[in-house]
Amino acid sequence: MADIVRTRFAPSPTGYLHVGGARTALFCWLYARKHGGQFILRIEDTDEARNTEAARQAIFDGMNWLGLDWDEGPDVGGPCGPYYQSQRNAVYDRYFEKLVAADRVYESEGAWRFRFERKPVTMHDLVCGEVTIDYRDESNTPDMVVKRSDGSYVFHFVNVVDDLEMRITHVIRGEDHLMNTPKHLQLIEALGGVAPAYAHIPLIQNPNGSKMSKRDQGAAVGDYPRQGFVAPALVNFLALLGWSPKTEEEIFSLDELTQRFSLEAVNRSPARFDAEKCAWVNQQHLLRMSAEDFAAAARPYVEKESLDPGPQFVAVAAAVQEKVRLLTEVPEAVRFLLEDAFPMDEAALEKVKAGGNGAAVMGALHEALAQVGEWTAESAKAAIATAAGALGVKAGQMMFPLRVSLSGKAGGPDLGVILTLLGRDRSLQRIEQLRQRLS
RNA sequence: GACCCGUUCGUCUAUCGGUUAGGACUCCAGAUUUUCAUUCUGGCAAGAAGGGUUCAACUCCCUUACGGGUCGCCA
Repeated sequence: MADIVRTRFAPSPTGYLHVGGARTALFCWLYARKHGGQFILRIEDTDEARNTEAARQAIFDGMNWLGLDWDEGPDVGGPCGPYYQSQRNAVYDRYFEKLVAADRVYESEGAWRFRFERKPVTMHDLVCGEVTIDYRDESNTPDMVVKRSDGSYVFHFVNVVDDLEMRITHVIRGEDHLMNTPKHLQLIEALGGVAPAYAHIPLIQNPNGSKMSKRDQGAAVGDYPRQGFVAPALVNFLALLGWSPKTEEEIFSLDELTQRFSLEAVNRSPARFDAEKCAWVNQQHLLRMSAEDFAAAARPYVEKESLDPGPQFVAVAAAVQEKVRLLTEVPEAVRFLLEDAFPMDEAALEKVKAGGNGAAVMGALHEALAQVGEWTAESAKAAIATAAGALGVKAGQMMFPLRVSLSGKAGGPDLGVILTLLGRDRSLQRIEQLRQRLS
C-alpha cells in the first residue's frame, strides 16, 4: 500500500502569521489535497518566553480566513496528538532515551548535545535537488544542543521527533531551513526512523530585495482583510510567488490551484512581494464574484464607515463591483447612493461650470425627467436625449453635468443605473440642487 | 568570515540547445464607454559579467560579481 501523503504546517506562536508562513502553509495544504492526503497543523510552542496567546490565535484566524483547513491539529484532534509541542514532553523523553541508549548524546555545561557523524550528508530536495553538506568540517557543523540545561528540548529535536511520530511524508518549508535538513537527517538516522521527503521553497522578499520579516509592510496576513482583500485573492497571489502554472493563466480559485499545483513547478529563486499586482489579483477576484457574494463581502466595509447598506444593497454594490480593486474603496464609491449628503468633487464641479450653460442643462434635464412615465434606466436615458434636443446640444454633453449633480463625482456607475437606484424624486432633487448652485 | 542556494523586462514569470526570448503587473498611446472602471489593441522594457563545451547556448560546465539563506541552550 502506498503511503498516504501527510504534510504539516508547524508555526511557532511568536508573532503574527506572515505571508511567508501563509504561503508555506498553502503549499503544504495544496500538496496534501492534490494527492488526497492529510494536512496537519502542529503548534511549535517550545519557546515559552516568546509564545503569546495572541500569536496563537492569529495563526488559527489566518488559516481559517485563508480557507486552509487541517485534518489533524488543535481543535480537531487526531490520532497523533496532542498537537501542541508544549504538551508532548513524554514523547520527547522517550525519543531522547533512544539517543542516550545509542550513545549519540553527551552532556555539555548542563545541556545535552547530539554527536554528529562526521561524514558528508546528502539530501535530495524536491525543489533544490541534490545538496551535500560535509559534516567532517566540525567548525562549520558543531554538535548541536538537543536538550537544554533546563530540561526542555530544542526545535531540531522536537521537530524531527514529531515529523516521525506524526508520520509526515513530505516536509515543505522555507528555504531558511535548508541547512537544517542534514542535521535532521542525522537525527532521524540515529533514531532509526525513515526520513520524509523534503521540499524547500524560496523565501519571499520585500520589494527592495531584503528579507521580508514580520514587521514589514504587507507581511501580516491579519492586515489583509482590513485592507480590503478577499482571501482567495491573497491565496492566488501567494501561489504565484515561487510557483507557476506554466501557462498564461493567472487567476485561480483554491480548487483550481489544487488541481494544478506541483512541487516540480516550484522555483528555486526568491520572489519579491509586489503589492500592486496583489491588488490587481484582488480586483480580478472581485470581478468574478456573483453580485450576492460581492455585496456580502462589501457590506462590513460599508457598515464600518457608518453607512446604512439599505434594502437594495446588492444592486448598490453591483453598481460599483467593477470599479474597485479593494473592498475598502466601496464605502466612498457608494456613499452617494446611500445618503443624500455626499461630498462634491470640486474639480468636477469646476469642469461643469466651465461648460457655461450648466444651469440651463440642469433645468432642461429636470423638466424632461419630471415627465418620465415609468421610471426605468431606459426611459430616464430617453429623457436625457429629449432634454438635449430641447437645448439643441448632443446628449453626450448632458451626461457629465448630470453625473456630477447626482453623484458629486466625475466617475462612477452607468448613469442609467444611478438614476434607477436613486429613483425619480431624489434624482430630481439633486438636479435642482445643482441648478440653483450654478445659477 | 565559512558553508549552502540563487541570478530572464522595474516586479512576478515562460523557455527544459535551434524562438523575432512569450505572458502578467506597472507605465504610455489608441479603441469601446456620456465619465470612471471593465474589456480589447498597440508600445516601452530582460537573459549579471567573462571564459569554455557545441554546428548551435538564456538553457550544460567553470570563474567572478551581485543577491538571499545558515552558522544559538530561537523556531
